[in-house]
Amino acid sequence: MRLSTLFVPTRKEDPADAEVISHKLLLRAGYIRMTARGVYSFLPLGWRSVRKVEQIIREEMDRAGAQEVRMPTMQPAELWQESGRWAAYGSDLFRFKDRKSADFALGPTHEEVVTDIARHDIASYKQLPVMLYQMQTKFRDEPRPRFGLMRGREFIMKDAYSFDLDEAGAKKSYAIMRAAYERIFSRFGFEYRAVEADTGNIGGDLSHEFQVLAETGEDLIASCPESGYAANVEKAEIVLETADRDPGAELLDKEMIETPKVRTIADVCDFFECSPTEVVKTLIFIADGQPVAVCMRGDHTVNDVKLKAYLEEHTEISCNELELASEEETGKLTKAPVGFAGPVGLEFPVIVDLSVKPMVNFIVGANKKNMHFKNVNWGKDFTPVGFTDLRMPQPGDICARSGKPYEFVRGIEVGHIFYLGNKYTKALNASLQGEDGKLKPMEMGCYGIGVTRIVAASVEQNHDDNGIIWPMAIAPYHVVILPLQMKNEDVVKCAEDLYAELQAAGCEVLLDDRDLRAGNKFKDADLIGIPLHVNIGSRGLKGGNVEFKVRATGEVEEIALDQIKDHVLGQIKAALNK
RNA sequence: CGGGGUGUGGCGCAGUCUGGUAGCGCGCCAGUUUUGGGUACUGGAUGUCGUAGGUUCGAAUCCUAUCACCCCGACCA
Repeated sequence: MRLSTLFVPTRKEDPADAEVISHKLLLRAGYIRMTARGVYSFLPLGWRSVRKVEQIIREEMDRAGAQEVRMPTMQPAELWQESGRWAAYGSDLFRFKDRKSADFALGPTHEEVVTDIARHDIASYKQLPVMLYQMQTKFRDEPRPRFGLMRGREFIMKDAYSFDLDEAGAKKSYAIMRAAYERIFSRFGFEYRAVEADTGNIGGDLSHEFQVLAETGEDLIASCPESGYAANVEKAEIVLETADRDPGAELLDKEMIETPKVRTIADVCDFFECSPTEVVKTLIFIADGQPVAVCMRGDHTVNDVKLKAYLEEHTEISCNELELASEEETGKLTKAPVGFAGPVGLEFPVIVDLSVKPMVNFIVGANKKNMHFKNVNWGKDFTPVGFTDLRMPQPGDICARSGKPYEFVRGIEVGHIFYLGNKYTKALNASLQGEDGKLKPMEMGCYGIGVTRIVAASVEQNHDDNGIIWPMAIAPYHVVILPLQMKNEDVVKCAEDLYAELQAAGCEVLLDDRDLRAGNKFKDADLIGIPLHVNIGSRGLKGGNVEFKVRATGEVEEIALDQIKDHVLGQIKAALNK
């Protein structure tokens, strides 16, 4: 392709409304443009990279025995009502009506549709396992799309679904997919971790996330260098506080103290000249409309995944949706502005984190404006409905497997695999007879990869001050030829010849035939991140040489004109086979 | 949804406080110049100042409403 005709609107300056590096560079380098909030158009280079990503995934899915299909973007409400998710999915689901007022959704995921296909057309266990996948545009009306391609409302996902007769078969399918995922993310050249994860709304009880390590990642991963165990912090198992309250401790009488404008834990610590570990914070949650208070040590954060699990397993409180109470709700429920909530005198259940259990004479909000209590003790001043582990692991926490401290790193979730069990096959009645003649719902797994997110994640992990540095596998073109003096006929001819030769050899090559100064060409070539550059200038040509530059390292080599073609082809081949 | 911020030629911004002829840099067009890390110069085109109301002799500027985008939080296979 000639740069004189390629539509690549590059910009010198960072766009004003982009924050993270991948968003800035993909805009600047002319890969994407925003069409609406969280909705992007892919320009020619961007679309080529997307298709590269799709192709690698496709190859590995096929190799794993999955078969490509294409399910519809628009899905009838009936299927979602059958699975129960029409109500449960909430406002993330884009909904619309057809001309007859029938309800539809733009698919955020395809468990319902694929299960519908499976129940009609998988007739016997002898056909199993069946693994289907697709490349699909997904729609999720995210409350907060951000960071360009990282979290959009419309994005491309590869989603795969496996059907097996029993758990053993499903777990085998899961293992096959997991191995395929490892190959895929290696081929993209990612530094990544497969981590244990919470299964969230999609259900099931076995799940791994594939996290590309990057500081801008939205997820926090706890990993143990000792045991090799790694998990999303929401899921990471830590050594729990087991200490009980010292039976000999003197439980003082609580005392109300006026604490004007003392709202945050930091304020409280300043005011009382104490450490956050001596303060108990009280958070008000709403579980399906019902208030619940949670007491945590001042330096800890609530893990709502754990809270939800506890409520479901150990209380009568139903908890399809769990959210932190709004400022207004908190105000009503505690009869005090936010910042003064405490467990004393609340008329709804109070659940206490295990690490509060050994604490005595601690400080809490008094549920009264500008007031805190000191010397509060559980059992004496309030009665918890239970103690349980509710906290998010944090630096200093110990891995439950090795007894060594966790390391914490940030990650971008680019893939997520789930063993689903029969959640959907049961709801949609996708059952088969086994060898024993008994009818049972099939066992399912689902496996996602964020295709467009991978493009962003790759830029996050591979860039420098001059722009993007694509790994060969994702680069829209492998090599760019830069004739440095367009007025010099020898230079132009040499560039044209090499361009033709490389094209003939099947190479994905760009020729910067624009009548621009060398500096402009260098800047653009660096910005758009083509892995290999061939600079052809009058200077080198006198000695029969051209320059070969590797974008990633910046290394420049003089190569004889008659060897450059083979050199380029060899480098590309080596990079792709890595 | 709560909090904060920003909307001014294609892009990046100043001007708004204190109302009085809409500016700068980049880009674009024409030309000269230069030619291996975003050349220099000359000339030129491009704006209902996000939108709608209001106040005023007069509004980018003040007031009200509304929309869009960005950030933090809530949320999130």
